Amino acid sequence: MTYDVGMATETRAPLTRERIIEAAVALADRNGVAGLSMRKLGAELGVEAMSLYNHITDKEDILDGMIDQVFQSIPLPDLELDWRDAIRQGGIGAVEAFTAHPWVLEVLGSRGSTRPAALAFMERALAILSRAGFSDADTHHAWQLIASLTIGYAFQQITSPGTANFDAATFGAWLVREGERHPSIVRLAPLIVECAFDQEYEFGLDVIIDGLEARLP
Amino acid sequence: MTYDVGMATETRAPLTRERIIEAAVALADRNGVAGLSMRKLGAELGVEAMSLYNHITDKEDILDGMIDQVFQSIPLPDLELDWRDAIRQGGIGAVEAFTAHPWVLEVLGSRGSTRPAALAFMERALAILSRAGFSDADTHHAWQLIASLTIGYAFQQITSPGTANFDAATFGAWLVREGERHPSIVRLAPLIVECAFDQEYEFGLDVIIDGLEARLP
DNA sequence: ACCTGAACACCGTTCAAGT
DNA sequence: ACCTGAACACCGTTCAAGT
Repeated sequence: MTYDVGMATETRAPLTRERIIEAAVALADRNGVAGLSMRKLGAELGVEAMSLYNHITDKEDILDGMIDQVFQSIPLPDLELDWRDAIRQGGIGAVEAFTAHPWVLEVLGSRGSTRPAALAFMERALAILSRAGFSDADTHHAWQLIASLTIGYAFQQITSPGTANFDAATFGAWLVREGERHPSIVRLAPLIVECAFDQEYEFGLDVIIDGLEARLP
Repeated sequence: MTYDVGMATETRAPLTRERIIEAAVALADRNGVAGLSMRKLGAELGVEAMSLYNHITDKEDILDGMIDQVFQSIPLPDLELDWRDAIRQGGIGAVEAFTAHPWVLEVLGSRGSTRPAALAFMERALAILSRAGFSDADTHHAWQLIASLTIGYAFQQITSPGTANFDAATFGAWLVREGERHPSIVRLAPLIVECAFDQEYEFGLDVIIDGLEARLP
């Protein structure tokens, strides 16, 4: 949709809402949302912070756009697929998007999203469940359950050992001081540290899918 | 643990780490974490912002303390209970704490917690599952599953319609514009808006507990 | 030992002024 | 129409100075 004359576009492409949001996502991926400021974002785009306000209304507007872009990046599962496969595909795509952009749940937690991409994703999930034969009430239960599981696993993953959000020093000190009184954590520590979240998610999703299937008429 | 002479303690009790964190929780409950600043927190305690640094090291230190206080407020389920009841009790307590302090997941999402109360809660959950007869590997799977579900439901609840995080105006405008193309959302809207999250959580938890039980030796 | 005022390097945002 | 510099009201944090 953008014209590209094929030269020198990297030095000064025209500023647009889209370019601003793309740059904001890239900056947040690198530095976290806490490191995303209007001034830094401007610098990233070769412009003063104040110029951004010609294309967006607010920093909040940027955050909403960033969330929407992440949801847009999740492939919508095919309606023709078996519902179990479709749900698995959608869920795995969502977890991938949420963990690829570890700031997104943090931002979502303080704003939610009523933007088009998030709602389109929800629409697809509800449609898949309805077509599978669930009643409206059960479709709603199933959506809440699957969405919660998906958000929860992604949340666990972005704060797990090995990520920037995990404070290994504090945990190590605690382990030395309190290990004796917390034998289960000590015993399971290797499993916790080497947790393969993708497999955990699929394990959990299968438990849920089996449980839901039993409710189909 | 604190002496109380029974008079005038409300005007100028001695500043302590504990009092600072309590005031910070109260302030965040009222205004969200975004509205929690060192200057406002000082004012709340009748003191300049800089005085706080005599008792805490950082704003981050305060945030860690706040998270820990929320986890401390969750009753640890009794080890002697049937494991299903114990898990239900712990999970429901966690959801209550996370929704009573809607900022806590937001903060947790950017920091995790390796503090005593969160770890003590995890220890109890692992111990309950181990005593129920799960192998170490299954105890770990079950923990990840239950913790994810719990965090996810609380997350959904704090961003649901009717909360401060839900942008009803944007949603309404979208509905008018896009409703036609999103029939499932339109049809299920009443269920979504009037969602009873407590019941949803217990529904989901039961699906999971049943699924896990089938794996017991 | 604890509190404070002034200061520093940052924020988001407005607005008049430039082109 | 878009960009900018200066300014405003905020941030977290440091540090020398007070008691």
